[in-house]
Amino acid sequence: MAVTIKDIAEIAQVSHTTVSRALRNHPAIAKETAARIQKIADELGYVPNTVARGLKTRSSRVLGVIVRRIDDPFFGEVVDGIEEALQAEGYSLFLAASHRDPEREKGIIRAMSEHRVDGVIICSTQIGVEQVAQLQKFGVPAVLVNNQARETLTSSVFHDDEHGSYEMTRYLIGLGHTRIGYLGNANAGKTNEDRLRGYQRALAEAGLPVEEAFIKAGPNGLAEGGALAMQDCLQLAQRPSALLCYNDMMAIGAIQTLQTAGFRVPEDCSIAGFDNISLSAYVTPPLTTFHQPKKEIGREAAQMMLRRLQAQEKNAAPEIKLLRGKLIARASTARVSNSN
Amino acid sequence: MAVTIKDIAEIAQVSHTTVSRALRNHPAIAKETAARIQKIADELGYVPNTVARGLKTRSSRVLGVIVRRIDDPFFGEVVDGIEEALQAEGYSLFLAASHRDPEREKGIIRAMSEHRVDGVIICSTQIGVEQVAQLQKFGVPAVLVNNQARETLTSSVFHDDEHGSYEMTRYLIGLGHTRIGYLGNANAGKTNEDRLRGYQRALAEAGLPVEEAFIKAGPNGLAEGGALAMQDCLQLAQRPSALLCYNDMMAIGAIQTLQTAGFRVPEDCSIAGFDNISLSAYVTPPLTTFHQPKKEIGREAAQMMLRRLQAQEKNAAPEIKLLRGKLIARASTARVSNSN
DNA sequence: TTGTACGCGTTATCAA
DNA sequence: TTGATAACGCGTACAA
Repeated sequence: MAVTIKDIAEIAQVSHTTVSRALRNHPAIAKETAARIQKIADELGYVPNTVARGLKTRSSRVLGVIVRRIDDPFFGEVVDGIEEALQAEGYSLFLAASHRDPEREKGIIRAMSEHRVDGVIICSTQIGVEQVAQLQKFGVPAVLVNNQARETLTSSVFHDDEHGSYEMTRYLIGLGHTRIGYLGNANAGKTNEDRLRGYQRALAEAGLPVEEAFIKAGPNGLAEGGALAMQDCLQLAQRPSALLCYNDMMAIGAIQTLQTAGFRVPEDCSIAGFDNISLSAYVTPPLTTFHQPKKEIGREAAQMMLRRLQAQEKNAAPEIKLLRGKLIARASTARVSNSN
Repeated sequence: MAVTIKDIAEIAQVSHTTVSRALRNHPAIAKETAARIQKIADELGYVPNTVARGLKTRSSRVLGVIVRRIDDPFFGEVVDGIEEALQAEGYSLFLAASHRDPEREKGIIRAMSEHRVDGVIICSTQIGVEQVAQLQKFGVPAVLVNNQARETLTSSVFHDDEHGSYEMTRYLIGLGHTRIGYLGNANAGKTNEDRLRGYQRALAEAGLPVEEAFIKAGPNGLAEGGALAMQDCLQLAQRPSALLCYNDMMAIGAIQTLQTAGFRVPEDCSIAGFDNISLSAYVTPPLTTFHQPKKEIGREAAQMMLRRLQAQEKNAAPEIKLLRGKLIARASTARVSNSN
């Protein structure tokens, strides 16, 4: 049976109230009393019961984090950043995977509410809106990361996707490409739109036409989705000489499809990814991509949540933070060749 | 303020005891009373407080999971399996990353003890032994996954690494290779030893000599470690025609080094990885590797823990489970060629 | 079938 | 500077 402050109180011949105070450095406790109690606590191997404390203080010092999958190459790093920031502040982390299943999401929100988490960080869900409402009804603050919904009614952290694809498109233009395509993800919402917009803006600014035929979309953001979109692309009579992909996995799928069809990357077609997942440096050819500062995004989300918890005013205006990444040039893109 | 069973009791004109029972389908409650109370609870949006419940029942229905890094390609999948099994049983999951820092590990163990988790699953640490002792002192059961320590004093789940590398080596022998090397990881303990042993056993059984010169080791299990070990290998006058690597990341590093040095994989040298991390299918050439059933390992660890929690006898003998994976043949290995 | 009274381990209020 | 007492929300032995 675990040691409690009452056990310590008995040995120290004081009240358990005094023990409670001594262990938390309450100012109104004599130094020597505190030291004596502290010593006894150490000897007994006392470990405070945060469950009981939470019941009284109405704060658990636990934050919930919801992701789609735990082994997601993107959000894995984000969660790493979250965890780092929370651990530094003495918070613990409940992690749960929704697997894009609304029922499961509900169950998770429910479980987290029952455990009285102090807040929830939701990483990229479509249906975040509804869940956030559920949480708000219960007074649990939420912070969203790269949320797909169009409206933004809660504190959120986003990567500046439009800026990213704008920069990437300019880079490809700088390499002499004029026929540049975009391989999107039909299953993503806001993110895909933002990336498409940045691409279009860069083309327009450079005086290049936005060819509708060069804008394709795969059914998902996996290698498979990239492969399908690429197959679509190969049907074109006049093909683009460079392609900007929704993300790295799609770029990898696109490259495989190209190579299988007998094309060389980047000689016959330049391919650019997005996100800079760690895998992207190890494929052949290594992927040119746009680095999202994933750990930083996670840290920022965690800190935003902690700030919210500090602020007493419950209904502060939602805070929105936009972070920018940087372009990483590798070998999957090259200057346009004559044959192109 | 959250709704409590007392609020419900007042409205339903019963005692909070009755509410408590009604909400948990206690047999000794009249059906209609239960239904009435349930309805009120729903209308009020009652969410039980598991913190208070845990204080009374001395069980939190929360399990702790410790990994080195959250975005680890291997343990990410293991945790996915753990989470799936726990979610199904209504358990929640505390996740923390140790980053191989003993101080941090201590802090994590401490935090988990304070939160009164029902058990802890530790994924691959060197110093697990000490932490397990700390937990046991506190009566918190632990389950280890692919633990690196040699002694096994707690319930553990392992992948049968010796079997894996034995199978892989036999596969290479079957392709006609006779000069087969092993690129190990000097930083791993038991796992590296087991894989080395399987390799040696397969060679011995086939009547092939175990050349000490063909056994190299990198300083870590990353691409960098594989690259360094490979550089070492390239110095040899007589080189192996096939290499078994400690894991996939080292194999990738080895391949890059070979390719940079002007060798072709698999024509000039076959390379085999281990683990089958998702990345391994996307590199060029796609990696022949040994698949560890990562999700299954996670599920098994979770279920083992749940069984332990069910069993009332605290000091049951530690349970040990060995899971086997399967060989995945891809394009990084080939039949030995004449020039070799 | 339902209710009373108490305890889980901690913090907070008030009084000494 | 310290202590007695109540409270947090829930579960349960015992009584009715």
